[in-house]
Amino acid sequence: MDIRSIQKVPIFSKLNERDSEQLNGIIKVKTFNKDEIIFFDTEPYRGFYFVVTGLVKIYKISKEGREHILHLIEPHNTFAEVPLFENIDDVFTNDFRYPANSMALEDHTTLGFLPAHEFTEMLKNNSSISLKMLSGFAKRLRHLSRHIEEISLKDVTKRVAGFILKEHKTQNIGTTKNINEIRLNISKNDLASYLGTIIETLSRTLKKLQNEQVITVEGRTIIINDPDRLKELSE
Amino acid sequence: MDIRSIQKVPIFSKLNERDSEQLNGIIKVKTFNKDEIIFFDTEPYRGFYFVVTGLVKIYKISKEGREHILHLIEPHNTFAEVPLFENIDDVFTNDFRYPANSMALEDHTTLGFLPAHEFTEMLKNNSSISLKMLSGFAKRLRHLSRHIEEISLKDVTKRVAGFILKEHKTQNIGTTKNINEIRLNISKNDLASYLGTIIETLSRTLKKLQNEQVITVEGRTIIINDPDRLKELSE
DNA sequence: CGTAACCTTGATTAAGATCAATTCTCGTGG
DNA sequence: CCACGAGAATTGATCTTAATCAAGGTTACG
Repeated sequence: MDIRSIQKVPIFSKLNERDSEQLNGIIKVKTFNKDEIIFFDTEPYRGFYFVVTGLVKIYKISKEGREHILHLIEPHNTFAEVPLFENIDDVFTNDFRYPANSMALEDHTTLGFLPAHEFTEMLKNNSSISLKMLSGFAKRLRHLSRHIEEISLKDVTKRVAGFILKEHKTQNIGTTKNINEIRLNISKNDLASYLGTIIETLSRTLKKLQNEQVITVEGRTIIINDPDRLKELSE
Repeated sequence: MDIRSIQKVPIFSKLNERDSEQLNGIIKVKTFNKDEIIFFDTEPYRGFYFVVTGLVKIYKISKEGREHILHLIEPHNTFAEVPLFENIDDVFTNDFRYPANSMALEDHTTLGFLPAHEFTEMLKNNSSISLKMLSGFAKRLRHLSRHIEEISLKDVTKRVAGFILKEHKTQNIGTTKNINEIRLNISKNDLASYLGTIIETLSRTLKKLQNEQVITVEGRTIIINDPDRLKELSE
């Protein structure tokens, strides 16, 4: 794997030449097409991943078959590292499983895979990695707390409005001119699942916002007509 | 503070004499009565806490005033450490806030408080602490994922059944004989808020389970009459 | 024994899920 | 270039769950 792809992963940034090379020796590259499963939550834990290109969803499924997306993982981010640390002594003795299911959402999704035991060995000599992982975990904890707040305290309209605003913010990072539109990189179905609802309800909610002239929906593009009102609606 | 209270906190266990003493010098003891606020989510971040005795809730409140409890923190556990690591370089420059609200649920709730900057200094010379914190964060991430799964994919009956079973399991750790009852250490109101519902709905749900002879509710004691059925109901 | 906090119960409402039927969109092959 | 078909999205009608509103009952504790 190109060493620059590794260095773009926050927890591996600023590693010295030697460590980067060692890491590169551990990493296995895996490629998935759209809708291919990366792991199930029933599988024994083998190691964690980072996204090089493409998009990955982490999700749970209820007995009745309803899906809820916990995370969408974009390039340079890791996933499934949590079990590594849950009970650091017996990851290997106990039959640890993956905490959720994982699926590629785009064709040619390329991942780096780090086997648990090799990586754990490397950690021992690299306390800088664990500090960066702490930072990564902290961000994720914050994200999950917000997520709970959203789905437990806000109705679907607020969640949709909030999502559009958040997405607008992140998509405009680095750009100077403020384009008032966002582009969804996931299907409406996946978006609904991420927002803790179903596609019909999402569709109706977008329609309602459109009727109120707050946004305009054109396929996977959403134009924000009235940012202030959208902010009000998201609370 | 009694040094043994410190050593019972997982992230501080197995520290040597010198480090424990140093830590003890940093810790400020604070005591709260029932319903007293420990911090609001609007407050600038100053540091984190651990519970010595008592009980603490971490919660969010919606604009409409509805509350949702994210965590209940029991003795020996830490809370509000997350912001320490979110952006490790600028905890102090940026105006970081506490991630949620926090309130004592019992009289004489005693907490240890660790100011952010003193603790961060100490971390630099103690990589063993950061590994233990990683483990603590991992557990909490797992907990929050489950929580999301619960409230987004399960109805109230399943959540209540699941809660009773989980509580029964944890309350029976260490005991040999298997007592078929649990004792709530929080009000029904708080339990409802923790389960993502309201007290009326919780009351009805417990009544329903009682009518079906699955449990018997006597104030804050719940007797499990039919564990198998309860498990079925929780899925 | 009085009162406040806590809890239960009932009636009603509202949000969103479910079920069902179209319609739209876009890639593929003729 | 068009027609077809499959998957994605929309729309409508109905149903279910749980929230809300309101009133009354229980418990604990000074």
